Amino acid sequence: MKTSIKQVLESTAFDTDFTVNGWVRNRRINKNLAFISLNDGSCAGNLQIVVDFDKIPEENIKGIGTGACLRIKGTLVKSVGQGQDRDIAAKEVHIYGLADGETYPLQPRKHSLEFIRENAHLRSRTTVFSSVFRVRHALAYAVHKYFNDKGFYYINAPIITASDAEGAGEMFRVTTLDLNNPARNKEDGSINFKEDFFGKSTHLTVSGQLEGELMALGLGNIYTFGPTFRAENSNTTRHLAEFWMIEPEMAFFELEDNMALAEDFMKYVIKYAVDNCDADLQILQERLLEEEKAKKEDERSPMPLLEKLNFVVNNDFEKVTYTEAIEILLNSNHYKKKKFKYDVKWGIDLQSEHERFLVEKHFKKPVIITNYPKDIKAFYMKQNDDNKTVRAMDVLFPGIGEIIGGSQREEILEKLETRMKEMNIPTDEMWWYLDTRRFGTAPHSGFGLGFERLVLFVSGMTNIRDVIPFPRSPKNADF
RNA sequence: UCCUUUCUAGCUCAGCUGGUUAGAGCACUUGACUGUUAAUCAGGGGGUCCUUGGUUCGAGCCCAAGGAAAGGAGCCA
Repeated sequence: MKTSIKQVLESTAFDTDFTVNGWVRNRRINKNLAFISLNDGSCAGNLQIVVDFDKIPEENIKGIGTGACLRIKGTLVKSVGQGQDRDIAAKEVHIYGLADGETYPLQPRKHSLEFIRENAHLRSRTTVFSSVFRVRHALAYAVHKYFNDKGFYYINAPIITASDAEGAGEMFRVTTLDLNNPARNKEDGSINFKEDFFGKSTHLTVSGQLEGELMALGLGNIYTFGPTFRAENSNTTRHLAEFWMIEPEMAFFELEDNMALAEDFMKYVIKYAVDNCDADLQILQERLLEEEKAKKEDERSPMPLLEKLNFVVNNDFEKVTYTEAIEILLNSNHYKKKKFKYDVKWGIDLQSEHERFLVEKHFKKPVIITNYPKDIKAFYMKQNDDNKTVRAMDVLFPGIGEIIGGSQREEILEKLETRMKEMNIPTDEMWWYLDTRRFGTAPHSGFGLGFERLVLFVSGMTNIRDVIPFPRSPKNADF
């Protein structure tokens, strides 16, 4: 087994020999000595290798620059220099591969995020992105651990679906038909999907929720954690065409239980990252501070990254109904001074500026808004007795906006069917979904969390394309 | 998709009112240097000025169309 640089940096076994592998982050060559900062991705820190030319000829490290991959055998010693407590005094340097400095894009200096994004295949070699991806891993692990420990079952919803009735957004078509010469219906010349692979029109999933409901109404508590796809032409720092969504679904859960779970869950996974990714979060906190220096003072975050994360973990989320939220907006000085671009009145869908005001200016903490007007929400949400609102909840986070959307589901067959007809959703195609209400229906609730938005919040990154290894967005499917 | 801004060396950027051979720092390369920390110092190589078309004696700079990127908005997770 190899020894990781993380193990060497944590070891107390001085004067013993180690063999480490890694990529050169930087190197400084003097007449008699060379210093190599080596990183293998096991942790944020670099290990300094000291090459003494009395012991290893200078020719042996010829051509080693940023990006080269090495295997080093050497002795762990206390560092004589200032910047670190330990070095490896090299006994043997093996070069796996050089990286030609004329053409290797990365340098031992600060690169713009934009530049690194355009070289996404090399992002894992950089300080900031390797930290982001270690944090991403920790969060994914925490998600599974949380649900497992609570007795939830992990369910894989299908990625290819025939259901196009969910209405969650534009979809990517899946087909094996020849695009240049597709099978057509004789009558009207339209595409004949009976000839397609599945014998019907299919798409990539936009949500695993409906399948999750089927599973929950039998298994009790389940969650999905998988890729979802939206063919929306969204060019923002918060949207991806391919993203990972976590969707728990619980039988015998009312909206209040759903809210409590969402809050507890968010606090748990954020705390897990804080407890397990300190070095990486320190790096990301520094990065964010650096980025915010360029901003105007009133646009900067009120607290540093780690303080913000601890604040979320240690404070209760604010809970208001949609109706109360509208009142708060209407009574705000911001509204009276006509600073909102979009008008506020009961019935509107809250705009980003409204959500930001509530979260960042008014409450200054995460907010859960409930009981939205039924006309701006999906067909499956449970209708309240007032006949105007549904048992929906959105969790809003500072800097991110909506991070979770969820609801109690309508479990009464007649009410659900009526609502589907009102919203032009074909009830016959959705017979399998309606069967859950037809046979042994039960109250149930669930929510969806965009995993990248969670990583965005915890890492303090500002563009969602920087928290997924290989981002898919309009005009971009490289790498 | 809409609005605003941007596109010059591998990277970050400068480039005057349209005028000779387009510059700097870093990176790379050669050399110097007794432990460096984005090492330092000295020399050298490196350009499809996003693309296409136009105006002009002359375009990196002006005009038009297109492309891409960033930020904001919409849609949402």
